[in-house]
Amino acid sequence: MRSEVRKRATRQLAAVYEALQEDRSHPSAGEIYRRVRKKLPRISLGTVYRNLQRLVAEGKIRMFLLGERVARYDPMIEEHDHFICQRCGHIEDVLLKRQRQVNLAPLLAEGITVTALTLTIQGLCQRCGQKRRPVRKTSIVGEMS
Amino acid sequence: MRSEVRKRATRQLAAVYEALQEDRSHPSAGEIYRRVRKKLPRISLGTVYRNLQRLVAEGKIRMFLLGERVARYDPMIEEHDHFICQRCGHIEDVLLKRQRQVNLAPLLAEGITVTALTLTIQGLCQRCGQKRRPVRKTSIVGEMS
DNA sequence: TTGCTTGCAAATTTTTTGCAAAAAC
DNA sequence: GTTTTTGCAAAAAATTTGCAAGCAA
Repeated sequence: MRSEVRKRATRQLAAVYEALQEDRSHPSAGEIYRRVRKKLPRISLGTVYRNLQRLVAEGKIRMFLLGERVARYDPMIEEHDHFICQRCGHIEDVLLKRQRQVNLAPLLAEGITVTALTLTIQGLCQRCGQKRRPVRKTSIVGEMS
Repeated sequence: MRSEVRKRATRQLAAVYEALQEDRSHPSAGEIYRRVRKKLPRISLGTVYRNLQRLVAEGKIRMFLLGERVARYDPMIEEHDHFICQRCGHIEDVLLKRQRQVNLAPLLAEGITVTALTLTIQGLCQRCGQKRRPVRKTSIVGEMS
């Protein structure tokens, strides 16, 4: 059982990490690949995937899945949630953390260890909402889900 | 301007829907396929996918993605959230509805229409919490808090 | 009859993996 | 020098799609 695997710092790993630091648009692996290739034209997509996995495992970046089948990545900035427009697919960071109050007592009582909470908000962004019907601004607050 | 498309009731659609009503284990499309095939041996996987999409679009079932890249489905029972164990992948329904209060005012002020909120809780189930080495190669969670 | 839906298979899309060569340490 | 990481290509895994034939209305 090898417990000490020495990780090595490579320029590919650094490039993937840096690309994400500069990009708050929740890129997918393919988008990161395209971006990194500008600096390292010979990097392969497989390497991008391997480095993304490693960074996630090391807790340096965040991976999440929404309604699509592609994984998206975030730099490890402050904790935040995601809004996704179900019409145009636009994803936006949402900062509701301080307003969020979740009582985890029932889970903890079951012996569950909680490491992360992710709130995903689905709906229509302003632009898409106007193409349909008038936006109801009342009555949704605080009651859903 | 295309007139209304008349949806037809088929036994394949019904079988997919019914399979999900009897199954609270968050099955994937492949699992539903295997299950439905016991009743309709000639149903194809493509048909299962098409009917699942239709049911989601009609709001009759729910689709969600967690740490894997396979989509999972739920019957449209009462609103609930999901806990996923990052070690063994076990998914469990969580009912925290009444205890939760989310202030959506900031979003509504932006003109966003909210249609659904989904809370995903990641961590370790009781059994896995007592062990050590992670089993899953990739998890959505890094080292948060 | 009309035209939505199915079965089948092939095609897509996204991610993973095997392996020899290159790079880190 | 030894061990990890890379690039490349092929393989997997999951989902989607084209089309002729099959059914529901």
